[in-house]
Amino acid sequence: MQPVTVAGPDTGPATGPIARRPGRPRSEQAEQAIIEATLDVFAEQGFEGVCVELVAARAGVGKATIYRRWPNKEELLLAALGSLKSPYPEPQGDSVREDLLAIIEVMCADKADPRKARRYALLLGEGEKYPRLMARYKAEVVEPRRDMIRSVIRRGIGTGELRPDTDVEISMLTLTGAIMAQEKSLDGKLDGDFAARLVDGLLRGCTARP
Amino acid sequence: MQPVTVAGPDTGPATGPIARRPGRPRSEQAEQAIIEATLDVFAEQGFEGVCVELVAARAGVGKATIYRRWPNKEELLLAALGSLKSPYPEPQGDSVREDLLAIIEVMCADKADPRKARRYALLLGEGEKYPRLMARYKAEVVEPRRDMIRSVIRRGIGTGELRPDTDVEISMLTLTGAIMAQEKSLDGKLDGDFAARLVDGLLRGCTARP
DNA sequence: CCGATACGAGACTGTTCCGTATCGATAGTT
DNA sequence: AACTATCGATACGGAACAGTCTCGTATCGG
Repeated sequence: MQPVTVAGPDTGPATGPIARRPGRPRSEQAEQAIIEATLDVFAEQGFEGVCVELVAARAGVGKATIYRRWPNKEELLLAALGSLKSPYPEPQGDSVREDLLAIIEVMCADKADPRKARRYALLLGEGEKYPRLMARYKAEVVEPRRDMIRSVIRRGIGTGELRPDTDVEISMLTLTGAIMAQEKSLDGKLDGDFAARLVDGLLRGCTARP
Repeated sequence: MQPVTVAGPDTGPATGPIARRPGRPRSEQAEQAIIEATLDVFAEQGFEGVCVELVAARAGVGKATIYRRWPNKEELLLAALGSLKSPYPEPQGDSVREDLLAIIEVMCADKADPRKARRYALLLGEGEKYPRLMARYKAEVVEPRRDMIRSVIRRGIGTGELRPDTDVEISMLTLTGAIMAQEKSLDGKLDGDFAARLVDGLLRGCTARP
C-alpha cells in the first residue's frame, strides 16, 4: 500500500496503470529500505537530524535512488511518517472507562515506540517550519484520535454515565496532554498502569465527597 | 543582574570584583540587545533557527561582540533562556482551587508569550540534542512549577479538601499536559476561562453521581 | 595624548548538507 | 543482441552557518 495522496514515489510520466515501462524496474526493496532508514534516523536524530546522505547510507542506497522517488526531503519525510499508522481501537461501547482506556493505552504504546514518539515533537517543536508535515500529521493522527475521545465522552454524557456538565474539550485535552507531559520531562516510574490511573483520575475527580 | 551560574558573560581574567579593567568598558546596552535579539529569533525561528549571524544583525552588533561574551552558541542560548523568568505565584492557601488556578493562569500566560512558549518545544522537540539546555530548563522552570502543583494537591489531601486517594502525579500531569496540548494542535477557542475549566474539570471529575 | 580594550562590520576558513550530474554495472523489455 | 531505465557510488556546485580574525573607530583610565 503506497501513500499516494501527497506526492508518492514518482512513477514517471503517465504510462497508464498497467503498461510496463521499458528499462530496469525500480527496486521495491530499495524503496522500503529508504522508508525504514528514514524512520530510524528520524527516531534517533530528530527532525533536523534527518539528512539524506545518512538515510541513503543506512538504506544501502545511492542518493539518486532517493531523489528519483521523492523530489526533496520534505516529501520523503511526508511519505515516511505517513507510513507510520497505528491501529485505532474501535470503541466497544461497554463503558466509557473501558473505551477511553483502550484509546489511551494505544497512545501510550505509541509514545513508547521511539519512531512514533518522535512525531509528537512536531506538535510543539520545529513543526512550524514544516507546515505541510504538521497539517498532515494533525489530520491523520492527532485529530482522528481526539475525535474518538470526544465521541466516547459525548456518548457517556448521553447515556448518563458521565455528568451532563462534563467539559468535553477539557477532558480530551487532559487525557492527551498528560500523555505528552509524562516521562519526557522526568522519567516517571508510573509506566504500567499509567493509562488506568489517568482515566480513573479524570472520571473520579479530586474533590472530597462529604 | 547577570546570570553567573553557568558561564555568564566572560569578564576576562580575574581582576577582582571591584578593580576597574583598563580600556573601553563593555557596553551593557549591547549585551542586552544581544539577549533580546536571541530571544526574538528563538521565538520566531525555533531552536535550530537561531544563527549567530542573524542575532548579531538584529542586535545591531558584530559577531565578535557576541563571542567576546559567550564562547559558543549554546552558552548564548543558555544565558538568553535563563533570563526568561516568570514570577511564581506563591500559593495563598485559601483553597486548592484558588491556588491551582493561580498557577495554571501563569502557565497559560507563559504559553501566550511566544518567547516563553517556544521553550516548551525543548521538552518534546530537539531538546535531546542540547542536554545542558534541557537540564537547566527542567531544573529552573519545569520542576519548580511541578513541585508547586504537587504541594498544593498534597496539602489539599491533608486538609481533607481533596479525596485521600487522589493521584498526585497524575493530577499534576493532567494540568500541565493539558496546557501543552491546548491550541498548539488546534486553535481552540477556549482561551479566556481555560484555566478555570481545566482546574474545575480536574476537581469535579466526570462520573455522574447517583 | 597614550595605551588598552571594546566597538560594528565583514572577510575568511572549515564544515555540513541539499540537490544534481555522472560513472560503469545491472536487469528488465523487445 | 539492442535498448532503456535503475542500480550504488561518488564528485560537484551552492548555500548556510559556526567560529576566528582583521579592519578602522570609539571610549575608558592615567
